[in-house]
Amino acid sequence: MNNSAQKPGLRERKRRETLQRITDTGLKLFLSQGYEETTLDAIAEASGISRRTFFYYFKSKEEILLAWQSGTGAAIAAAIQEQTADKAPIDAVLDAILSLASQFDANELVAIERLLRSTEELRASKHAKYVQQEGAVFEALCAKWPQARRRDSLRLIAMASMGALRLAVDRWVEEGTKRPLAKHLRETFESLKAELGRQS
Amino acid sequence: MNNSAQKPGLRERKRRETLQRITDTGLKLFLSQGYEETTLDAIAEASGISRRTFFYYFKSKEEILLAWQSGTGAAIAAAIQEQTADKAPIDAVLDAILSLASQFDANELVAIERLLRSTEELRASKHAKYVQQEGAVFEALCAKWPQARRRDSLRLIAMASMGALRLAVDRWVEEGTKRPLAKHLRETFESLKAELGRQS
DNA sequence: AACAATATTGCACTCAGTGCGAGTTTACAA
DNA sequence: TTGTAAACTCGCACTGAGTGCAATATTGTT
Repeated sequence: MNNSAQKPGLRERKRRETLQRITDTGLKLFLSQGYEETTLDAIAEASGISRRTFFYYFKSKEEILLAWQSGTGAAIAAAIQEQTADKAPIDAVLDAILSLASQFDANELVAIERLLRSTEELRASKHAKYVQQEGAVFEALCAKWPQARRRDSLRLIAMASMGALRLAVDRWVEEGTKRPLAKHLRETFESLKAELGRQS
Repeated sequence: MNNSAQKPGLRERKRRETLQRITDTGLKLFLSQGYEETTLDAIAEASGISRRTFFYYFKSKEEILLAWQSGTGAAIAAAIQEQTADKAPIDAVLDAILSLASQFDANELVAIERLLRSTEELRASKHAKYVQQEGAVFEALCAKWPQARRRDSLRLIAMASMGALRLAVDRWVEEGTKRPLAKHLRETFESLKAELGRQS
């Protein structure tokens, strides 16, 4: 019954607002007090909802942070689809990532990235996220190059690409985000391509 | 009285025994009841220790499982050091892994591997472990080939190797461990090398 | 207005993990 | 042998994440 075409819907609007309010205040509190030091009670209260309601929107505390980059895997996959098919897969991935990179707020991203390094639990979640994205990239590549003689090739490219992405973000954050992320991405992918085209 | 050369030590022996008893009974309970369904109280009681003492040996529940492959990162690094320097880095990593693979009990390994897939938390920890191992491999490679013109090359090899390891283990487990892990490792590394030597 | 679906909340509960402190066992040396 | 420091064990009380349940409120539909 509900046409997903056009319907702002009061309910849906409220939902998005609440969702946004939780992630906003959650991030703010994490940044000011630290992740583990911030309780769900504090987040719920600051968000104007009950503790119980929080779990209606998120299924865990760490999801607040992961939500910021929630659609990333699918977004990269979609961006890959939009790339022209004449370029090499590895370039398609890079260009797809670059096309998304501009949409993110750098300060926000680096803040989240730093939080994700603050505890073992969050670090682990971050890496799991990369693996999930690797899977999404791999499928997107398979969809775009279905005739690829060896899917292993695309699997490798997906792995290496996500590795490069991880490396680029790491360096970007460690360097204090002086140079733009896009620069790091280009550099890292450049040397990746150089190594890929070399005989070991 | 005690020779300073070798000291079994009653204390140290007890410690190892207790450690082993906890991991053994923990694994057994996880396998029979599931990871989340097994409480620390149950593990402690079955291990003949108090709940509080458990936390003297492990700092979290998941550490019981991670302990089984605790030294893996360092072990791979050490095995890389022992490889002859005439082979390519990627082959050194493969051979290092192969030299270790035989030391593990296949049934035990696959059981643990399956448990590590059973919950999101454990999956994340597993991936974090791979990243940690990647770092260890990278450092080992840097130590063995210090003159490498580009460290990026070794970084890539470390990333790709661990990716191949992950892939090989995945397929091995998914195939129901019919063929030996070494076979999968060789195959996966083989196609990895083939792709590395190809112009994208 | 009636009715269904979705959203909000409180309460009580389980369980992982920590801080503290007291008691026990082992190592080691006077 | 005895004393003692260090390592180990344990109980207790506590915090905080996450869940099940069931009651109430809000929104969408007819």
